[in-house]
Amino acid sequence: MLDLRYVADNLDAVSENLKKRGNALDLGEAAKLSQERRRTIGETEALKAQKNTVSSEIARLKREKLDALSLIEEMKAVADKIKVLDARLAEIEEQLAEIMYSIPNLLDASVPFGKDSDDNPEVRRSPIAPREFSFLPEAHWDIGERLKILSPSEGAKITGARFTVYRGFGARLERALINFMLDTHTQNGYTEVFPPFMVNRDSMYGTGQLPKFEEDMFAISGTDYFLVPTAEVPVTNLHRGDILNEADLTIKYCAYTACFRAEAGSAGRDTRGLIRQHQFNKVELVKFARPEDSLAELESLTRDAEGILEALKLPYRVVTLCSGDVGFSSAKTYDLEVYMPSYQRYVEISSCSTFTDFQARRANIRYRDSSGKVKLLHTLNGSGLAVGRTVAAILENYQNADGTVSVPEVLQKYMGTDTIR
RNA sequence: GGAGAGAUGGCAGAGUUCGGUUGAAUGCGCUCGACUCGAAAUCGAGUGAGCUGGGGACAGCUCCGUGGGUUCAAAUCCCACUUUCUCCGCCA
Repeated sequence: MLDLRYVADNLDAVSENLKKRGNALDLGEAAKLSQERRRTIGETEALKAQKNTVSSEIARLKREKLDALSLIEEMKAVADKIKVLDARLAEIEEQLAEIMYSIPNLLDASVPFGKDSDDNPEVRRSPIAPREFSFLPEAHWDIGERLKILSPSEGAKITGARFTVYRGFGARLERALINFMLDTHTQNGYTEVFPPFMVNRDSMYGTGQLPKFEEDMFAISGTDYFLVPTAEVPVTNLHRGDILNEADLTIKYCAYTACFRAEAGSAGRDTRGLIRQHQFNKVELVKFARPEDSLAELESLTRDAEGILEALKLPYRVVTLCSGDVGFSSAKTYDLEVYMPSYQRYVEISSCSTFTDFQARRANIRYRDSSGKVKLLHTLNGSGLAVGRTVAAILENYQNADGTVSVPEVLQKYMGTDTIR
């Protein structure tokens, strides 16, 4: 959520910035409501001040056993007026909230202009280039079925489409990656967190999944809980409502969770393999930073995520999301894309963003600076990494002519083998 | 799932019986100052957040788990919910 005051005072600059995302928004209504809100607050507060003064006068009269009846009668009318104005104010604030919740974050000045993912400029590439195969490489879904380590049909049988059962070394590889990633990140100063896989509505609002993206979420019927679409939600909300100490910033967390996404609107896309599942595993990095550190922290967070791909010796590249491709809550995003031979292109495996104070304002996450002032902080997060896609990338990039798959060196101790056959 | 007891400021903890001078006693913590060569102890002063108005000093409003209600007036009364603890039941 943006700062209402800032929006109302800088209508042109804000709509100019939002226009780069490709969706024109009319902020006039918000500005109008904001004015009406302030005016109504002024009116009610004057009445409330009067009521408070007279009420203590009534208290005094009562104590002195004097007659207060006429004042009480008078205040009845004032109380009624206040009730009406308060109801009107609640109405205004509800409308205002609806508008404010629907406005995306302002883009950082460094975000390049562009229409969609085709316009995302490349920042850098891994030292390792995509491999030249001396044989016809298989897609990971074919490798998975042939080696009997991935079973989409069993997933479909016990649950449905876009669910996969991992078996044997497939299951072991998934687990090895989770452990390897967490081990690496904790060594880099991230505190490991293992949160619930379900969160309440307030948490979903806090990080911006609600109210706009409810149809992408799985809700638990009979409760007001949602399955987490990413660990970002529970981990960021760890500090919802908190005032943190500046000395404790930057706070760095890493967390493994399963992630659940309805993938509404993705029918027909990536139907084979592990790329787009309703349930997948992910290790997430989350930071709480001072505003002045946020861009630098985004760089280091991106590097930390890249470290996993580097250690796994996978070919990848980093792109900056252009203005038309940046997510709703983000001010700036780097995507890490791993080369996927089956797609013959780079495929997103991590998304690293700074949300500036957008989530912090919604979730009310603040810190006290050295002068004692309370300020909103900045939240950041990035995948480090999406585990299922990493399995897919390893299977495809490490496949051998004889049909086996080599195990990346750093994973061998976790796997207990150097080859999946 | 059943019964009972709680939820108050950074923490501990009064106040809730009998609604009014309580944004909230007291203690601890923290900040600044005094004392000291320095520190501890001691003494003094200060120490929540948000919103509205104002250039500012400041003034007003709101907040005692959350949301409603009663009342001129609610931390205090009523209702619902959430959550913590204790006991019972059930259970990996």
